[in-house]
Amino acid sequence: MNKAAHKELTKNQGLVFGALTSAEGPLTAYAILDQLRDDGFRAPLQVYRALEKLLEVGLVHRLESLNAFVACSHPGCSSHHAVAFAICETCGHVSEFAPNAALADLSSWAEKAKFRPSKTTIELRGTCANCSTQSAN
Amino acid sequence: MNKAAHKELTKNQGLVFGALTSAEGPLTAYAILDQLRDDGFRAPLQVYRALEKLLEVGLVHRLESLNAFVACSHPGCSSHHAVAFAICETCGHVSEFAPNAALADLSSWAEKAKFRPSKTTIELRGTCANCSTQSAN
DNA sequence: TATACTGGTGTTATAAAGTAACGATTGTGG
DNA sequence: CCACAATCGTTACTTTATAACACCAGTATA
Repeated sequence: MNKAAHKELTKNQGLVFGALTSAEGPLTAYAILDQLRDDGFRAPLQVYRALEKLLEVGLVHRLESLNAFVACSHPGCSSHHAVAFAICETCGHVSEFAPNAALADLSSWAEKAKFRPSKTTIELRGTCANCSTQSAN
Repeated sequence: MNKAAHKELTKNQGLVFGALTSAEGPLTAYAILDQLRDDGFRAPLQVYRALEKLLEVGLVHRLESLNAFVACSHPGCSSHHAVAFAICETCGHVSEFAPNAALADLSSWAEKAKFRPSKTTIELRGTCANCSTQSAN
């Protein structure tokens, strides 16, 4: 009965999610594939299919400007489908944050334009605090 | 002397820009290539190299979530490097707009985080006004 | 003139990212 | 048992992007 709605991951989905959570930064689908060869992964589709599900339930985000994927950084991530990312082009570090005012502004634009958004992508490319001080050194 | 800093496009750059401006919506690099075969284009690099320059001077934008390119919709486009796009997933139409409050919010986040952004990507995927009324019909 | 430097070009080959199509397997509900 | 849906494994393929190499035109400098 009581089917655990969006919780149970299949073996492949669990492996992919594990690879992403234990990674320092974002991973491409092919990087994930390489990491999971020992677990029986052979073809990109195995990764893409797992990712598709993980994206759907919100456990994973796709970084469009990188063609890569990261695990959602929210603890009990259950509803966050609108987030933003700051991607350091020097060290590769990615920060996830919720830009509420920005989202509100975009919503208000959308309302005026009668545009119904289904997905919002916000990505900042640049240099993180750490790398900035390094180079200012 | 007085070299026209960012104005003169080479033949290839002009052809690519022309293809994009006369297109209804965004084009992929390979779609551009196909359109320009009659003009002597043979290889993707010819397109990508032109695009690289056009992106650099701001005449063209890249839609990350589409892996495609659009001509900038500003008239005298000389300084606009931060814009947003609303992409209709039904008809493919793309609206470019300047979400100033959103950008301000993102800037303020960046300042707090000491993140120095070099490029900002904001893309809304969804359904445009036109397509919404069609389906509501 | 010669030399060198810069930026654009043309071409071949290759890498990286993503999908189509087929069939086998597993679990759930009638 | 059967039907259905979701997942899985595999092969082959498409789409997107880049590396490497050579050539040419313009321009500056000696």
